[in-house]
This record gives sequence, structure tokens and C-alpha cells, in this order.
Amino acid sequence: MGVTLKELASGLGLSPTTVSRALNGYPEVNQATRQRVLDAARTANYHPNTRAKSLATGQSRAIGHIIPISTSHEIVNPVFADFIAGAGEVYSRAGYDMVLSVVPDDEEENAYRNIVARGSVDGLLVHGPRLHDDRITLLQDLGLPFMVHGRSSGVQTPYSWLDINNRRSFRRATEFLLELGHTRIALVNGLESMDFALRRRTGYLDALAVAGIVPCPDLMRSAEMTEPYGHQAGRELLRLPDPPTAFLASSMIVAYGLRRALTDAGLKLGRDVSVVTHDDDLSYMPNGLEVPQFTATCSSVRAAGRKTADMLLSLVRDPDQGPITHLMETRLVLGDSTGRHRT
Amino acid sequence: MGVTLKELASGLGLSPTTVSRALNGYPEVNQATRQRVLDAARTANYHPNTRAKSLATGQSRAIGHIIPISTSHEIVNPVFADFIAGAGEVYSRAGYDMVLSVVPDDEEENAYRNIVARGSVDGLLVHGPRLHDDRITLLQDLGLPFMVHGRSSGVQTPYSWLDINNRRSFRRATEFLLELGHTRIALVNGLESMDFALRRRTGYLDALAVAGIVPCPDLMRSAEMTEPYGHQAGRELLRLPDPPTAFLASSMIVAYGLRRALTDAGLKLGRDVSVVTHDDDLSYMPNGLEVPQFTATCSSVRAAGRKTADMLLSLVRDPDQGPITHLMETRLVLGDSTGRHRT
DNA sequence: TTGAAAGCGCTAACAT
DNA sequence: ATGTTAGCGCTTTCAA
Repeated sequence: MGVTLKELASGLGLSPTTVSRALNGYPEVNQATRQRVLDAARTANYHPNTRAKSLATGQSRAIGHIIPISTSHEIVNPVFADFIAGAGEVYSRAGYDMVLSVVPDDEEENAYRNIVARGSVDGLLVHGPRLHDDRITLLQDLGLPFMVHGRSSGVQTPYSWLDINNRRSFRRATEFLLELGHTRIALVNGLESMDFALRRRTGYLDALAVAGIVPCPDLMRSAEMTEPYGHQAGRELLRLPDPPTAFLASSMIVAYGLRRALTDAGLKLGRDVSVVTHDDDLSYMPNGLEVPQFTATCSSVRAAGRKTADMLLSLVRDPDQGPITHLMETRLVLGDSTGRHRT
Repeated sequence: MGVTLKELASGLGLSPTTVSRALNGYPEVNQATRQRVLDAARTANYHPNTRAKSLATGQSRAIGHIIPISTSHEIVNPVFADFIAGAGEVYSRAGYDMVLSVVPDDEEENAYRNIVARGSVDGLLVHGPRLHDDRITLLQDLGLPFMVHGRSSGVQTPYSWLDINNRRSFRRATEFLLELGHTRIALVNGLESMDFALRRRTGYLDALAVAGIVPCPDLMRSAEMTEPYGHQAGRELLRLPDPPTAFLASSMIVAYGLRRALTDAGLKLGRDVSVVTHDDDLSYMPNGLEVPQFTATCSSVRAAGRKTADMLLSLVRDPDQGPITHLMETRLVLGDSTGRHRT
């Protein structure tokens, strides 16, 4: 262990109270005393014990993130990592800890209740909201400040969230493919039980409707976003009697699989067929594709993590300010091997 | 907040001590009393305050993971997510919290010191060890139990680690390509300042040496493992006067980029050129490749996370047991579109 | 401007 | 088998 406040105080011939006040920036401390205390703390490498502090103040100075892992499949959404990294930066700077709970998705409610009752965090961040998400109403009841990364269409009462404009991104991506003359456009989407995936489909359907095209169910796929899924979807779509000439992939990793299926079939991307990808993170975007390449980005997931953490901390500091929300617009980045792009 | 132990006790007409003992499974409690307490705790939805508990016991029941993020590039290694998920499962089950600290890589030492001094964790997990890693000797000095995911070749004193046998994997992968008749084999490796990457290169060189082949510096690449890097490396390697006929990629994501470069160049995988990939996690492995496909796996990163967490908890419970280590052997999974594989 | 005393919620001797 | 007391390291009235 390190030095305690008491030890530091007795070493200086002061009371723990004064030392505490000096360290925490209370105004009523003598300048000279404060300086002495600060110096002593530094040389003694003093760090306050977090647990004692939070027991005394009633604040834990920690934020909880609950990562639901499905019991059925082993994949963790890779954007989590970047998002968490962004949020973590903000917490560190603000002197907050980040507590991660990995919870099987059939025990989520319990996990939330526990974490609140144990008082180990001052706020919570909800990941991967579904269409109807009980977690949100649960947290509203529990009264702990929380933010949602994404939205839940089924929840009517207001809550705090940050989301990217998925619907708009996908409408614009579809419009782009329509402009290129495509009429049979496949949507290789994520799991449509997730709110974001439904919004993406809605955007896709919006654009088709405006163009007067009746959506074809065969052209719409939905599953967990993995490379093998993209590959299989691509193969199956190409086997259709009237195969699509363009593909809209819901994530870069899905596009990789799709690309494999298309090139395996001897198709040349950008000549025989167009692929457009959506991903939140530029860092996954391959450059120099010969495909028209679309990336809807909120200038990286990392930044979204930062912004969400900022908002949550503000909520923790002032819980009475009411729900706060932020909708991030996406950029369109269309590129090919010549480096063209448009926004 | 929830109910406190004191409230629970006075409600039952018992002393807090007895209630504490009943709840924590001490043997000297009357069966009937224990049952009464347990029931009351359940109906009152009682959960002990973590901070108070850890202040009293001196144990925080939390494990820290420090994620170094480089200030120069924005990428978080995607295997972190899976590893963390596996570790998190174990912690949850054992009643431990997981605290994640995201730290700029130039402030790591400070971060470690702080976290130890503040006493917020009982143990630490070190990610991404470099060849010479000061963190390890630092932690040895600080005396907090810790595990390393990977090893650091430069550190001589014993410490606890879990690693996969990178050298052996890459030796076997290279041998496989040599058996196929290739003599110019490119190594598209990760950053060789990382310990794992150096071990992989060593394995590659081992196999070449046995075959009597002089390694060609032009054929060895090293960088952060991303898709664009794989792509660029592929393009550049193909432009060589005497280009490689086989490629060894250090991760699946690099292989994706490589594949793009090769197909763009009009090469047919498995006919004109062979690609072999290494990745810790099968879930990234595309099925049905027409390429001989190699995956060295410790049956998923997730499992490695679980195992490492198990070991760390055992270390936390009994710090005197001395360093424990575990070397995971890899499986070779060679597949093509017909589903063939060998181990 | 400083200190003494009480208390945050829990556990752990030391009684009984 | 149960209760009393003290204390973990810090903050926070209240008093001086």
C-alpha cells in the first residue's frame, strides 16, 4: 500500500482535516500550508484510497459499461473496442474509473440491478440497444444516470442517448447506387433485432420508395455482421434467378466477405457489380478499392465514445438537467482506386 | 441507494455482525437465523456496498486491465475485445469487477503507479508486451499480483504469463508452404517491436534455415496489422523483380488486405499463389476459401482470456505460490473450398 | 486558518 | 450462537 492521509498529516504536524482540505483545493487553507502539503504529498507519492474516498463522499467516481455477450455466439462487436477506448480516454482525464461488466444476455436485468445496488458506479452506459429494450425503462426506475449508445425505437419515455444517423446514411447510400443506374440492390444488414439495423433498413426502403422501386424480400439479408456471413450472403444472392447488381453492406467486415464471394464468382467490382459499405470507423476502410466505396462515419467510433462519455459525465455531475441527446451526422466517403470521393 | 446491513439487522432484531456472518457463510451461525437473514436480504433486495466491504477487508475484489493506446495511431487491436470478454466472464462469476484503464502509451508507468497506490484493484493484467517491457519489472517492484498476456523476451526475472506458441505456429505454417514447393515466401508480420511478432518471425526463419533457404529482407514486412497495410504490402511485394509465390499473414485482417491486392492483380488464390494466415481467433476465419488457409488458434482468444483471468485470480488468492505460466499450443486448420483441413 | 469528532457501510477481533 | 467494540481511510460538520 501507499501512504495514508493520516500518516502524511502526522508527518507534517497537521491534522488530517487540514491536509484533506489542502489536497482537495478548499479555499480556506493557508497558501504556505497548502504548498507544504502538496510538496509532501508529491514526494511521499501519496494517492488517496479510492474506496475510502468514495465511502466518505458517497460517490464512486466510476462509470459502468455493461457488455452483453450472447450465449449463442462468441463474437464481440469489434466497434466496442474503439468506442470503449474513446470513452476510457475521457474517464481517465476526468479521474474516473471505467468498470466493465461482461454479462450473458439472459442475465442483464439482474446485472443492472446488482450494479446499482452495490453502488459501485455513478453512471452507466448502455450498449447495443434493441428495438424494445427493457434495460432503459429499468434504469429509469433505478434512477442512476445513464446514456445509451444508440436508440431504442420502442421506448417512448425520454432518455439520454448518442446515435449516428443510420437512416439517413443508408438512404443516401442507396440513392447513390440508384443514381448509378442500379435497380436491384441487395441489403446485407446486421441483426434486425438491433435498433441500428432496423433504422438502416428503413433508410434503404425510403430511397427505394422515392425511386418507385418495390423492395424485393430476397434481396434483404440480416444476421450478425461477420466475414463468413458476408461471403455466404453474397454467394446466395448471386445464385438468385435475377441477381442483384449492387450491394449495400452494413459493415466493413461484411463487405470483406461479400467481396470474396463476388471475386470468387469472377465478377469485377466496379465493372460488373457495385458494393457500398457502411461502417462507423474509417480505420477499417481499405483504401484504393476499385469499388465505389461508401463510409458513413461519425469521424470514427472512437470520437463517438469520447462524446458519449463526456455527456454521461455531465449527467453524473448534474442529474437534474434532464435527458440530453446527440445525433451525429455521417459523412459520405466514396472512393475508388483513383482516390475520388464525395461528401 | 439500497438497504444497508444495519437497517437489515435492526429490522430483524439482530446485530449487524450476525447478519454479516450469516450472509458471508460463516459456520457459527444458527441455521434458522441464517435462513431468516437470507430471506430478509432477498426480499429487501439487499446488496452489500462494495466500497465499504473492500475498505473493511482491504481487498477491492477488482482486477485492472490497462489498455495502452498509442498516441500516434488510433487502432485498438481487435483481439482485445474478445480477450476482455473471456476474462470478464470469469471475473463476473468469481464476483470480481473489471476496471479498464485506457492510457496513452507515454504515460503507462504513471498509470501503473497510480492504480497501485490508489488500491483500487487486487491484481493487474498486462496487455501487448514489448520485447523489453519496463512494465513488468515495475510491477514486480510494486508487488501487486499480475499476469502478462504474452511474454517479454527481454525480461529475465520470472513472472506469470499466458502465451500462445507463436514461434512454433509460424514455423509449421512456413514448413507447410515449403512442402507445397514454394521457395519465395513473404512474411507480412505485425509490429516487430511487439514480442509476439518477433517470435513469429523467428519461427518463420527457423523453417527457412532448416530448408537451407537464405531469407530475403525484401520479403519481410512489419507494421500495425490492418487491412490497408495488408493491401499495400501485397501490392509492393508483387512489384518486386522476383515476387513471392506464397504469403504468410500475421492476422486475418492483414490477409483480407493481401487477398484484395492479389485478386486485383488478377492472380487466383490457390492456383497462382498461396496465402496462409495466422490468427488467434477462429471467428475471423473465412470459410470456403480457395486458398490453403492456416489458422493457429488457441481455440479462440476468448478462451485465452478466460484462462488468463483464472490464473490471475488464483494468483490474487495466493500471492505466495510464485510465478505461474501457460503456453498454449496452436492448432493448424488448413481449409479450402472443399472443407479439407489438417491438424 | 486549523482541529476534534463523528460517520460513510462493512468486517473482525474479542467478548459472552 | 450472538453481541460489543474498534477500525479500514477519507470527508465533513461543528467548534475554536
